[in-house]
Amino acid sequence: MDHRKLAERLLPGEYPDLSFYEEKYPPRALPKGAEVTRLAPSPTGFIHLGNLFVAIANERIAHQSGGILYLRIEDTDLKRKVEGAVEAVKNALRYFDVKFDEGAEIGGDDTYGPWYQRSRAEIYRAFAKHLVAIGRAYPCFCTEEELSALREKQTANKEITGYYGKYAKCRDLPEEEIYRNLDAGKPFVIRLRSLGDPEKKIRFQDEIKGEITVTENDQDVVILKSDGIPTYHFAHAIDDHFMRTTLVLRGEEWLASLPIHLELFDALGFSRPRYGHNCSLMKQDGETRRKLSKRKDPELSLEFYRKEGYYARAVKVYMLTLLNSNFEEWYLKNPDAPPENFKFSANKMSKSGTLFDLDKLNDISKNELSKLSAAEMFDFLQSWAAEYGSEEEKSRFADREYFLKVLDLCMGTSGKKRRKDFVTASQAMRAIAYFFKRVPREDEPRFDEQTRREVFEAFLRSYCFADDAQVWFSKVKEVAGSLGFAAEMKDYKANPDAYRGSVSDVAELLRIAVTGRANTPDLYTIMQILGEEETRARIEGALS
RNA sequence: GGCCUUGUGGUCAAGCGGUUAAGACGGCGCCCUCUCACGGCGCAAUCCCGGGUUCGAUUCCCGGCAAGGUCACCA
Repeated sequence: MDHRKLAERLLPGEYPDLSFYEEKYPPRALPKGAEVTRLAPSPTGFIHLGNLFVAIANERIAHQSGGILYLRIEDTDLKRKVEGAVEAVKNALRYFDVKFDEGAEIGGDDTYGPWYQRSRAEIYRAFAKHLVAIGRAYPCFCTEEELSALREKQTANKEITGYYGKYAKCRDLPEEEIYRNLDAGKPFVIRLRSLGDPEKKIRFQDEIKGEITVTENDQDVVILKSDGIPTYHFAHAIDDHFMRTTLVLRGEEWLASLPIHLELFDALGFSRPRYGHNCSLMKQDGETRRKLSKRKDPELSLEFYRKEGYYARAVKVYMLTLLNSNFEEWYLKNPDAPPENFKFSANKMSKSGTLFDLDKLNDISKNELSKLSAAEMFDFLQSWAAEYGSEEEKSRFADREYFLKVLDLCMGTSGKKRRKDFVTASQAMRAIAYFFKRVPREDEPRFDEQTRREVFEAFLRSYCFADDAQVWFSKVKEVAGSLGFAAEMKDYKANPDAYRGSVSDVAELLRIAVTGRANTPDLYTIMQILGEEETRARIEGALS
């Protein structure tokens, strides 16, 4: 069999000598230890938390080592292509602080491009041709029907499915038959001629999982599809070699095809990159858990977090705590340090699937937001509202001074103790709504109409806007005392039956009248912010 | 089913031959307190199972079991 002749027939035309590519994409001039990592999504435009999870790990490893993170688009399957997807992915990741140095639509150094696999057809074909020419690849004329029939037969016989060994029908087709098929214009794919033995185990050092055992590949996998476009596996080997990736950090779902990739790198004569396979983010699904999926979990799309108004840094911090087991402890000790200062390491990444925990994210969000100044919070809320807020919410930002007073109170920015009332932008906007409009009562008063009337009238009689907090509160106590409520909590606790209630009950009635809720920050300050007129109006309104 | 990976409280997890088995989230209780939030204190709750090895196994070995991943001209 003349392999060179076959190669020429299969992939006719002049292709550059292979050394041309080695020179065109030389090893990167980077300091020792610098890692080149990448993100290689297919352009569906849909990106969820699981993608962000790996993205952050890749970003940290590249940038903390003084290396490069690039974005490659795996658009070899046109069925998956969605318009505007690359922009969407880029924007979503940028919001969460994942910045690329090079890649599709990034505008960095283009030496190692093009970044869309469809634009790299020539390179793949040159190497496919080479593999055919050296006898490591061959054309396969099997139809989809034949292949699925084969699969069914194998399944029925409880054999391993696939195109391998004795089942690789086209592997050793007589030369005349190959050319007869070609002459007849039969469509074909190009398959790798695997030399692997599935009985042989390979020990492999995974950057995350440590030492793992894999079986040699013996599948004659398709490397070039009938339309001349490479499969993922083939494109991966060529791209990660020529883009000079040092560490392929990807989801665990790729572990099963690692043997294929290993054989491909070897067949092509490329040195292998290091690999790290990280566990996927799981979701509780009834009794069991499963990895996050695009189809089933739209609520875990990144868009969901932006809509809710999660603070980007909080999401990042949460991802980091899941990603590196010692991050949380470090962050607890260095609460004010930028998370980027943490020394991230691949081997500290979790080996088992992690359940996503919204409670934990919410807790981190509270803490992160409580670190902001009132002005920073204002900016954050405003930019969120601009995109996702209602008209009424957007209008609240007109009076900046007023808004800042509200935030100052609700965040405790001028007090000794910080409050942690805010979790997300949308929740914060709801929580402060009563400062901007009269809201429907959320909590029901626990005393009857008559009692409330007495309390409100007594309060209104003595209320004076100019009072300071202490005087204000002593007046509330007086109101309480005069109506049979205990003015001092201690008295009430000592003898609850002697009173109708306590000052706290009186305060609660006033609080509900003014804000619609039983729980708010300091009532005195709320009244000061609302102003005398509005305060009186609300209490009077509660009487009718 | 084959192959691979992983099994420490409800969740994320530290520990990897001898520990009262850290810590965080959540839950519960108490304190602080005009309510809430903050803060402080405390409680409940964990080493998948069975065999070895060992004076001693959560930790090492073997075997189960369970969960997850994967078996395409998708990535």
